[in-house]
Amino acid sequence: MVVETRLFAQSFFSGKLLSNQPLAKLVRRQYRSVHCAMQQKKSLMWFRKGLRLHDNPALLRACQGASHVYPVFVLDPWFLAPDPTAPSPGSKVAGVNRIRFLLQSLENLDANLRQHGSRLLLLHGNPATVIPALLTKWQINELCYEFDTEPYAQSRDAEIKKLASKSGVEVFSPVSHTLFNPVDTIQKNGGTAPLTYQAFCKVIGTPPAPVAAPSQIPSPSEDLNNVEIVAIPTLEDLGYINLDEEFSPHPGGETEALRRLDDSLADQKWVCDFEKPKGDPTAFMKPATTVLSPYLKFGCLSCRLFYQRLQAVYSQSKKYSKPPVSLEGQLLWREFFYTAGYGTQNFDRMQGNPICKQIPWKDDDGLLSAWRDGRTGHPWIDAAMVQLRKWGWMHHLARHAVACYLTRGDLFVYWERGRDVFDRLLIDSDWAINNGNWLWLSASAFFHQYHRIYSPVTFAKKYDPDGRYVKHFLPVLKDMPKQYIYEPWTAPLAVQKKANCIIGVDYPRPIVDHAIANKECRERMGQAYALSKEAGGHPKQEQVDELHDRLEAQFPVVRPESGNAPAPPKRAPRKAVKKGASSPKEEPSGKRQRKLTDYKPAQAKKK
DNA sequence: AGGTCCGTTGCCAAG
DNA sequence: CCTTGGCAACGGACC
Repeated sequence: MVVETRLFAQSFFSGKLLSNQPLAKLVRRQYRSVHCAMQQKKSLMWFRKGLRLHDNPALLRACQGASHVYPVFVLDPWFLAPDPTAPSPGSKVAGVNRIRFLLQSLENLDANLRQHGSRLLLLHGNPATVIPALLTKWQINELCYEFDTEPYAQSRDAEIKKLASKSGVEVFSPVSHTLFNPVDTIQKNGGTAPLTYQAFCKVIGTPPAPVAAPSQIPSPSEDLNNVEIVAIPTLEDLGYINLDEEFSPHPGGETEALRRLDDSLADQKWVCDFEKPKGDPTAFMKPATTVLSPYLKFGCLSCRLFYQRLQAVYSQSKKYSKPPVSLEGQLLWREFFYTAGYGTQNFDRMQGNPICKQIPWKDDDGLLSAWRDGRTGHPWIDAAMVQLRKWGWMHHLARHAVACYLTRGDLFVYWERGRDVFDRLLIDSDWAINNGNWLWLSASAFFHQYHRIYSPVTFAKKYDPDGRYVKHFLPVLKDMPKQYIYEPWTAPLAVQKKANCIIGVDYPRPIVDHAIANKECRERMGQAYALSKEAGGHPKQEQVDELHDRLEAQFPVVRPESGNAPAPPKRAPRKAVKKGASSPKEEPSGKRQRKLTDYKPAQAKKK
């Protein structure tokens, strides 16, 4: 009784609650929560990310004082259903590797729950309708789930929270996917997300320690009130058949995550010497990084545990690398992008994004699909894209190289198109980090030195002069002599014949001449930046469109008539709104310039 | 205001 | 093999 009065008094004097809610409702809610605490609550632990038992504050809370805990995951067909029109196996939004990673993670979560006498309850459907229905069916008192900052999750969770609260269900959604709460960081920084890493590091402080795993997990009731629970499907169950491609060598799950963490941290010298930019992007049998990113993305591994274990290793050593290049620095980059993503309007778009440079990119499906499908004719770029499709993973610097190539380096295609490809195919694709890095690489935000362009020829050669990486992922080039491996179009025809790889037949000619293309890209970037400056940082859409037309006239694109050239481009949608001010068919006045895409490289380079 | 320094990961030639 | 400096030259932070 004393407790009840105190709770009531608290609510009574916190004016905000009282002003919006009828008194009777308030009393009822307070009564119910006290009543339940005495009777032992029933909690629903809703898993989305955070697919783990360790350092899971939502799960811990769900177990505290509960008679029954219902661990639920909702399988959404939107994520899982095969899309036959997609360019590679998978659903509309996720490649088959990421789907597999999720299924493996769920299997492992179920197994780990079973070790505690519980189990994972799997349901089909849209969480927005499934979860509220379960609250009623199972007479749930408390709904627990991990806080998620993505816009899609934010709106979904807000809706469900509203429904839950309306029916008197307590909602507990702690921050445990990130080291820091982006809300706090933004507040500490004066209301906006820090735009430089240094500024970010100045405000964050020290992250909280992980919480303990629950000592016991009360099992769900035997009687599920006719709710249909489904078994964890296999890929075949979902309709993915005849998958004969090379698979991701990185299996999902908390157990594998913790094993990998132990593995990575066991080599103390490696951990203390780690400097991200020095890694070898062509190392694929033994990657140059931890490959813990997919486990962090799905929450099979807690970033707070990773951070704590990392500090333990550092404390054993007199000297160790520091952010931004160290392993700790990598965890902080993750936080940096989560904060920027949470604090920036339209973070995943160019238009309406206040931190994004407005650049007249091309909306060219031909160039995009050549890049996506690994037929640009630049073996390093194509091999990396094949690794992405087959494994769902590539080294950070390989991502840089292909992202630079698609956008400001060579093809000048919209970064959002490349972002979509990564988002679908990477097993670690993460909304904030993926968008943040595409903004970075396209020199749209955070990074602006657009003259620094990765060479599709020399960059990988530094690490892998023999072209082992290229030959593995592009077997068509496996017999190409190494001196031509990054530029096979320069091999004499006799050499091509001997290698069973005729350029233009068995493997494409390059779709652009890098030397010409990157010069043109820099010119385009320069004009876009100049326009931005002129317009006080925020040029109008019409001005950007106008610049687009001007640049298209300055650098007309003429397609080769035959060969492996990509399909002709579709007009950019935004051009449709424009009334025909300039015709794309018109040849520009003056002398005909050498074109970006009608490049015919020399057949032989004598050595 | 304007100058200076710096920024996770460029390229190339020279030493 | 490695490192170093020239190249060309951006925005943002800070004084």
